[in-house]
Amino acid sequence: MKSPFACEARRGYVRFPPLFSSFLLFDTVMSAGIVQEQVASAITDALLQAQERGFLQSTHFPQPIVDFPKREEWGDLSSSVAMVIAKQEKRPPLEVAQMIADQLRTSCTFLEKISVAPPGFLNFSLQQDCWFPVLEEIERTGDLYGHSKIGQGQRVLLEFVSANPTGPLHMGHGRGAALGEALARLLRSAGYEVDKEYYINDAGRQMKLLADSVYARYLEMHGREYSFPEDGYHGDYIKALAQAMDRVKGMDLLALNPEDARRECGHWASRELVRAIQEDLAQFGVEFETWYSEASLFASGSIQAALNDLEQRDLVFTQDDATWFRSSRFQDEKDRVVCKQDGDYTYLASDIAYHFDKLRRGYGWLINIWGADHHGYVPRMQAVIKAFGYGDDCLRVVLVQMVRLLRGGNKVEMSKRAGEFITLQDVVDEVGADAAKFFFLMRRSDTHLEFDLELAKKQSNENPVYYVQYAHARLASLFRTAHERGIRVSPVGEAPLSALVQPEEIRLMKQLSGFPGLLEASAMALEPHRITFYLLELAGLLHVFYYKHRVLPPRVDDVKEEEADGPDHDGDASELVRDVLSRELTMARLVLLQQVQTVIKNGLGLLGVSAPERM
RNA sequence: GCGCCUGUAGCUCAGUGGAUAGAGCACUGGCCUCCGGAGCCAGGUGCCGCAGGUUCAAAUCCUGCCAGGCGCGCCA
Repeated sequence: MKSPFACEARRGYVRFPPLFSSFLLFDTVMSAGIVQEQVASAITDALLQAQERGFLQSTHFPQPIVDFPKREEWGDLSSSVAMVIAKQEKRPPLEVAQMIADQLRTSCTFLEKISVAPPGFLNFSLQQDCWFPVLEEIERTGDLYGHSKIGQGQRVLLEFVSANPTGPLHMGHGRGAALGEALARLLRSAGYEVDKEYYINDAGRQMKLLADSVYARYLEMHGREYSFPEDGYHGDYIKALAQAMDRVKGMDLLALNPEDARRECGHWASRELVRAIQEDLAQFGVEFETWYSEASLFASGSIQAALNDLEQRDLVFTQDDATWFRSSRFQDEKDRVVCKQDGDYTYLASDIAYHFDKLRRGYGWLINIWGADHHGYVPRMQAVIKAFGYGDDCLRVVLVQMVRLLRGGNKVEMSKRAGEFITLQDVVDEVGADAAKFFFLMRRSDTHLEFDLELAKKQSNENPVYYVQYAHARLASLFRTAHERGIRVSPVGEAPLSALVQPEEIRLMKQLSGFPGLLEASAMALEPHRITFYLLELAGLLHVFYYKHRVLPPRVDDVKEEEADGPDHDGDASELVRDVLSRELTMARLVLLQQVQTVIKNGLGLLGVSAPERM
């Protein structure tokens, strides 16, 4: 197989000529697949040559952006570079584009057609074999196709879910969990070293309420007088906890004084609930490296230590019998209390100590995933980071909006007060972890999400999860059949790829080539939902291809039947199978589809969704 | 009152400086002798909430307004 840049592809990322690399490397986050990079590199060469010949005045050029054009008839790839540099050249964009096109025509051989379109686009048609290195790249890198090193091994602490251990996880937590898991995988794929952490809010008022609630139920069980706390937790799980406690402790608690008994109940309940949360998350396919206890911050004196640190720099002061953090020095709208008049710390005090600890553990980048109702808290937290001497880009807070649960288009009413709500576990039981995750990741995190249980369960093409998973299973089935018939899938390098000329085949290769760029962009934007959209597109392209073209030759029996039927029976159905299915074509298509399957699998893997061999 | 988020096709949502703004669903009608029909094809919709501004270029950036959601605690 011959290809204009097969050898670069084998080395991995295309290198720029050393001569030019010095100015190409700043302000660039090199993205995109090898084909886009190749074209970008050719444009850069052309710009420099044009400059040498006096056609361009500029001494510095931006990294040319090479994209897929919105319409296929405009070409395979396009660039807006002429419009970008038109200003510094003080010439009309069309003229600059024309000049670059002329230069490229003389210097670049693999661009089949270069055209210029208003207001200044450069459009390129590539020789079909330009896409073949993509297939080699996928085969060579396998599970790692699309991964990059832009993170340069930087350590990231990704904190998410972090629900109070006062009850089971609900849908909102599920969305956060799916997002966090996907982000961790995505950032790892981009070369970051990510740790996932769950911050257990096992201190403070909520825990006290939990303890009181369980204790009240315990007393109730034993027919004692009890007072259920105002704002206490009413769910049935509280009674279940009291009963479980009773099974272990029996009447023991009745002998204790109420204060100790309450404390005992609180410890017991929070431990049990944390364990239940861990189980729910494990079943959902979300695991954490660390479970960090808020209470441990109190026990170790970390809170006082962190506040002392700030106080030494006059960032903490006392007023009206309370202790304050000078967050207004760091663009927060006012100062905030960290220690109340009654001597208790506020939750901000714990968060100060917690985030101080995160930074001291050597993480260069902190990401917190929070419910959107906490957005007012963000400036305060940024102030904390800045107070410890770090830049505000050091902490990124991703806000997750609410989930509206539907069943067949009708809203599912939930009342937390009455203890009637659908938990994450309920949803996972009903629709499965894969569907739940995929649905959570189908929308940008800062928009409301409608989650229809009926749709998520449906085994039809209306259900996006199945649409993508089916594509993978369908290919798996194809390879099984090929194997049964003794048809081997050859390595890419040995396949007759030049047989791939159909538009549906080229489209697949183009889509595959865009995967690395997609991953980098999604990672930098912290937006895994882009991957779901990409996968839906890729699956769609596959299904179209698969409907229109055959891969394996008909069985011998079928051929005989066809011959028996005579040549004139094929009317309109013939266009579906009219390719002359040579041995080469079968081989080439198998190789192509193998890479499609790899990318679907990789993409689903980043979402934490399985890629089934059978469905 | 102040702040943040959202406003794009009937519905749910992509698109966040580039060309004629897209997809799925819903609706209608087609397509299985054949590698998985859990699939495919064909039909048409938009003052991109409104009004200004910046730009060669705005759904995208800035300002103001309107609507919805959420915050604004010595609660978490």
